[in-house]
Amino acid sequence: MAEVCKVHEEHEEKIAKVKEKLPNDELIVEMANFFDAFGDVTRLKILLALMEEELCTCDLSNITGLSVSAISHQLRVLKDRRIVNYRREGKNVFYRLDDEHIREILKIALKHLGE
Amino acid sequence: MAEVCKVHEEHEEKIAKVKEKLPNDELIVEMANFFDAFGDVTRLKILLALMEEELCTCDLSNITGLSVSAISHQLRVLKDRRIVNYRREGKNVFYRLDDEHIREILKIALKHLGE
DNA sequence: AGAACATTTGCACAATTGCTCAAATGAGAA
DNA sequence: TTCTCATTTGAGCAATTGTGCAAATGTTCT
Repeated sequence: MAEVCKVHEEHEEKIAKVKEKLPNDELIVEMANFFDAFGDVTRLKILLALMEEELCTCDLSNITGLSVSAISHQLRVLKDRRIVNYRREGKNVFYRLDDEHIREILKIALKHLGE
Repeated sequence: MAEVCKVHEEHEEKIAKVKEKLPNDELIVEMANFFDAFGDVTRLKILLALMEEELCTCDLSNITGLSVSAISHQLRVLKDRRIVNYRREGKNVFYRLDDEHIREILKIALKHLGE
């Protein structure tokens, strides 16, 4: 790691205050995993597509132009992180966004980047 | 890549509709980079700390327990992606969240993960 | 039972990422 | 100018990640 810079003494109070308000490490890790799920082009494409409607693995492969396998791998990540939900219907598995927060976050980002 | 599954014919209309509504690739890449910035523990810690107040590189090194260099590398990522802003004051460089969307997104995620 | 098709999973590998270290740059004080 | 301290930058390296391939699993139909 590294040595502490000299301003540390001056900023000591401020630093202590911020440290205290910071969420605990476990929550931060969980939160990073949450965002990380949106931070890959393939997964994001999947999520944007699911904003429109429920879709199966094969549909998503079609839409993204990636192999079914690649999509399935990424769907697993999204499933594990509770960002998408799914239901089986016969041979197909249909995926959808897990809850309204997901849609909300996607919308804010779209607005932020000035769609 | 891969072959198309047989449902394609049945779902053709649906797929075309979703494809049409999807943002263009450039925007999707930009958006993925945006989210990716939040998707790393170090960068997320930086952002959560900056929710409280403006802080310099050295403060952030202190708060996160990481080397000044590591923090600086990550600040560059956040700067490049327009997620933080900065101003120089003497020897120090103070960073702050770039705009209200950033704070809003962090708040929704905190709420979503049930803080 | 078997065949057909959608999906998932494990493995392997290329590409990317985050960190440390050391050197460079910026800025104020002497 | 030189000294000192905060910050940035580039190189190198270990660790992680995303994908395709091939095999396995799940489900329906005959």
